[in-house]
Amino acid sequence: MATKCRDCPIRKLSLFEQMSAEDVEVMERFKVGELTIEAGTPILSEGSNAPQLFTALSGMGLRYTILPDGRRQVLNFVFPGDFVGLQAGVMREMTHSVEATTRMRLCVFDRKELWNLFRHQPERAFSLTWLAALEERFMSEALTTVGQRSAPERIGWAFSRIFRRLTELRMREDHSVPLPYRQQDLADALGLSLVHTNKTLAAMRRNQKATWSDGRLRIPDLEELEAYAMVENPELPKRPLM
Amino acid sequence: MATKCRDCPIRKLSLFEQMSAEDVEVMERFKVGELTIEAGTPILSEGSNAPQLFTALSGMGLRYTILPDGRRQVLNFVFPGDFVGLQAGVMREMTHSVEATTRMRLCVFDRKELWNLFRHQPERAFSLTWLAALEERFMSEALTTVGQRSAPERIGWAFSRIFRRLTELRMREDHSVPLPYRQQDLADALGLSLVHTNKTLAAMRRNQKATWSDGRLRIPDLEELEAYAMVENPELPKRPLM
DNA sequence: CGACCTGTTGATTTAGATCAACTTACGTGG
DNA sequence: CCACGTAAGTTGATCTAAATCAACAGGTCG
Repeated sequence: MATKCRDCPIRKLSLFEQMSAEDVEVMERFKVGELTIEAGTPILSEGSNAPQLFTALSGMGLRYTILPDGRRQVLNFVFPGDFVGLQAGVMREMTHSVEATTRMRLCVFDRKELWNLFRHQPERAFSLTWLAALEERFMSEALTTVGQRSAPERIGWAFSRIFRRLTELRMREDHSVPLPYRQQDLADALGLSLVHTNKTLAAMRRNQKATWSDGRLRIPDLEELEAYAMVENPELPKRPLM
Repeated sequence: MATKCRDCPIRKLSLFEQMSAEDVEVMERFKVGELTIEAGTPILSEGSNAPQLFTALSGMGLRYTILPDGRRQVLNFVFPGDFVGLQAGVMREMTHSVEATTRMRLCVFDRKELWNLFRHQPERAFSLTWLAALEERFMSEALTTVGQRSAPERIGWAFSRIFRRLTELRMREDHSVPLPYRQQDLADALGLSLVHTNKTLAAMRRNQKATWSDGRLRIPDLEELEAYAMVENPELPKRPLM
C-alpha cells in the first residue's frame, strides 16, 4: 500500500535536491509507514511528545499556536514536501500544533530512528539541518512581513510564497493554483482581523492584483505583485526532501 | 590568547547542555580562533557568503533584515552562547545581517569543517540541528507576539525573554540586567514605531511593570509581567553550546 | 560651539480593529 | 421536503491603538 520512496511522486520535482540512490534506500528504511488524515483532523498537538515525524506527500495543512485567551497565530501552511515534527524529534515537545486542512497523505518516520540517521547517514542528517535552517529563514521572513508590511503587502507576500510553491509542485493551471483555506486562516497567519483581510482581498480583486475565491488563487502578474509587496528574493531555493 | 574550549567561561552554566570531555576536544579542534568586534560593527551581512561561523562569547548584538525601502526588522538580540551564521553554513548565503551592539568576543569556526562535523561527530551535528530547531521555535514565538499581542504585551514578552536569558548568563544583579540597546532596536524587533514604544515604556515604568533606562532593565515582579503578557512557557529550555 | 544621537512628550491622523447585519451554501433532522 | 442551525464570506458604520508629525532636552563628540 505504502508508496516506496523510489516511487515517490514528488521527489523528482526541481524544487527538491536530487537524492542519491543510496539516500533513497536509506529513507525507505527510515520510513515506517504511510498515514492518511481527514480534513480538519489534528496531526500533532502542542505540548505532545509525539513519537512520529512526517513528510507531507499530498494535501494541505496548517501549523499554528494558540494563546491562553484564544488568539491564534498561524505559523505557516503545510504543503507536500514539508517535514513536520522536527521540534518533537529534537527537543522534548511541540510548541505548536499541526492539522490537516484537506485530506492529507503523510510519510511516517520513527523518531527513535532519528539518532541512527545522525550516526550512520551524515548526508541525510545534514539535509535535516538544512531543512531546519530553511524553516527558520521562512519564519524570519514571516516575522519581517508581519512586523513591517501593510495589510495589502502582507497578503501580497503570502500569495507570492504560496503561488510559487504550488507552481513548483505542479499544481498551477494557467494563472491559478488551488488554495483550500479560509480567509480566517490567512488573517491569523498575517496578524490581521478577518474583516480587514476580507476588505483588502476585495480591493486586490478590484485592482487585478490577485483573486482568491472558491478555493482558487489567481494571480495575473506575479512579478508585479511581488514588486508591490517588496518581496526581495521571490524564487524558492532548492530544498532537501526527507 | 584565544580561550581554550576547556576553559570556556560560559560552558558550565546550567543554561547549556553538559558537554562530554570528548565533545569539548572536538570543539577545540573545530575552533579556528577568536575575534573581538567593536560596538556598531557588522559581523555578517545579508547576501554575503561568509566562510565563518561564530559563537558569541561575550557582549551583545543584533540580527536584522532591511526591506528595499529601508524598513528594518530586528529578528533577535544576540547574547553569549548564541550561534551565528548557520544559514551561511548550510545554505548559500545569509538572508539577514548581524552586527555588534557592544564590543563582542566571538569564537570563530571554519565553515568548511562543518561537513566533517557531520561525518565524524554525530553528537555535535545533532546539537547543531537542535540549535536550529530552537531558533525556529524562537522565531515562531516572535511571530506570534508581533502577530497577536498588543504593544505592552509585546514589550512584556520581549523583556521576559531577555531578563531570563541574562539571568541564566549570570548578568542579573538584584532585580535588574544590563540592556545596552536603543529604544529604536526594540521598536524594530516588535513591529512598533519608536514613539509608541517610548510611550508604552513610560506607561510600564509608571505602573511598575518594568523600568528600562540608562542601559539597565529592572523588573520588580517577573512572573506578574509574564502573566500580563501571556508568556506561556517562560522558562528557557536547556540548549546546546557550539 | 554646533552637529548629531537618543530619548521624551503633545497634537493629529489613520490603518486596521471591532461591531453589526445580511447572504449564500450546506447539512441534519423532524 | 422544508425548517433550522452553522460556517464562510461580504459590507457598512464606528472606534481605537498605534502611526505620524513636530518640537524640544540632555549628552557626547569632533
